[in-house]
Formats: sequence, structure tokens, C-alpha cells
Amino acid sequence: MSRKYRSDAMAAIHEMMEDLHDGGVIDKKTMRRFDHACLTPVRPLKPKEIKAIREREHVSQSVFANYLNVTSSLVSKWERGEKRPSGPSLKLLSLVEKNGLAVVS
Amino acid sequence: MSRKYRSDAMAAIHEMMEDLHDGGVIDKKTMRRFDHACLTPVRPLKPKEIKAIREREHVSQSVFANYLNVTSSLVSKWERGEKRPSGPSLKLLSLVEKNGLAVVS
DNA sequence: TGAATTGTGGCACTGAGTGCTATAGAATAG
DNA sequence: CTATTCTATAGCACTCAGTGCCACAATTCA
Repeated sequence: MSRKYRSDAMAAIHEMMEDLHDGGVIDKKTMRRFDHACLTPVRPLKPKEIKAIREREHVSQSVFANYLNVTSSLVSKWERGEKRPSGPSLKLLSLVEKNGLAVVS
Repeated sequence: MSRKYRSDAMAAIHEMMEDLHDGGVIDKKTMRRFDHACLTPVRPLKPKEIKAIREREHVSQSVFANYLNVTSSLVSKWERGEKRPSGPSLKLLSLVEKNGLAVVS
């Protein structure tokens, strides 16, 4: 419950910030700083970490790949260190790591 | 509220399915079919659609890029049709389109 | 037994994504 | 008013992520 509460609170704060921004109370610069500070940090993930995330979710590479909209071939390569996820892929993996597979359903 | 309720319900159902799977009640094949049917469909997005999504969230290309963990340069190219998002990027954009920027915070 | 799933492995290819720079207009600060 | 910052577009070169294909062995299920 605490996790859900936290994200709901964040969503509420965000909405408030957006309203303030729409009303011209705060500028985009402030908005930008705020957003940047709020984002879930995205750190590079090691092959074993990726495999650990997937196994914690009790899914095969194939199912995992479907959730992330990538090929199962790629998931295999991530976990063996043949390819390293970057940019959008890292973001998705970080989201799953923090919030579980449900957030990308 | 209805949106939150829906995702919570889905999360609960998923947990139940996982428990069933752990208990050996259902097999991985069934799990796979279930997951595939549950996923948010990811359709290719047109440049204008991407721009519409971002503007609906009241953020600049730069802020939007930070959320998705890509460069602002790339967001610009998406919106002008110079590059087309694919795989993980499309998944992220679809998530934002359906659930708002909060889900990738 | 036969059929399907899972994971590894390899190979070639395309283009997504990065990084840099420059530009111009709009907004903000001082 | 001026100086600075943010905004978005634009171009260019480059790397390697991601795709698609195949084959293989081990496992699981009908």
C-alpha cells in the first residue's frame, strides 16, 4: 500500500505543479528542475541484475520480452552481456525493477 | 479514480495468476497466453501523435526526453518524422499515452 | 512418441539513438 | 533595454542496439 500511496501522492503533486504552471505561477525552468529531481534514477544494469529482475517476476525471456516490446533474442543477449540496454530500454528495466512488471502492462 | 482502480485490479489478478503458477496450478504456456492477452497493445505512432502526447502532458521536448531517458534531439526527430520510435521507445510512449507521464516517474 | 517451450549461440543487417554544433525566436532575468 | 536562458529545428557523423533469421540442446507436455 505504501508504494501505491507514494505514487498517488506524486501524481497529485505533479498535477498541482502543472496547474501552477498553467496559471503562470511558475515558469518552465522551474518545472524542468522539478521534473528532473523527481525522476527515478536510471543506472546501467549488469547482465546478472537483468536476469534477477526477470526471474523475480517469474516469467520466461519470451514473456519478459513481450512486456518490454523487444525480441526474446535481445533479452537473452542482455542477460549474457552480449548487448547492453541503453536509453529507453534501461528506463523500462528500471521501472520494472522498482515497480514490478505490472507498471508496463 | 477509475483508471487507478483498473490497474490495481489488473495487478491483483496478475499476482493471483503468479500464485497459481507458483503452486503448479497453471503452466507457463497458459501464463504466456495470459500475459500476451493482457499487454497494452503497442501500435506505431505518427509524429503528430507523439507531439500531441507530449503537449497533453504540458512538458517541453527536453523534459519529455528526460522522462523517457532519451535525448531531446531524438524527441525532436520523432515529432518531425526524421526518426521513428521502435521497440522499447514505442512501449514507453504507449504507456505515457495510456497512463500519463506519472507512470514513468 | 511427437510437439512445443526455453535458453544459448551465431551472423548479417538496418536504422535508432547519441553527440555535437549552429541557428533563431521567445521568454525571463537584471 | 540588454543579457541570458530556454525552446525547437536542423544537419552531420558515428556507434551499436535491436531485429530477424537460423540451428541446437534440454525440458516439458500431450
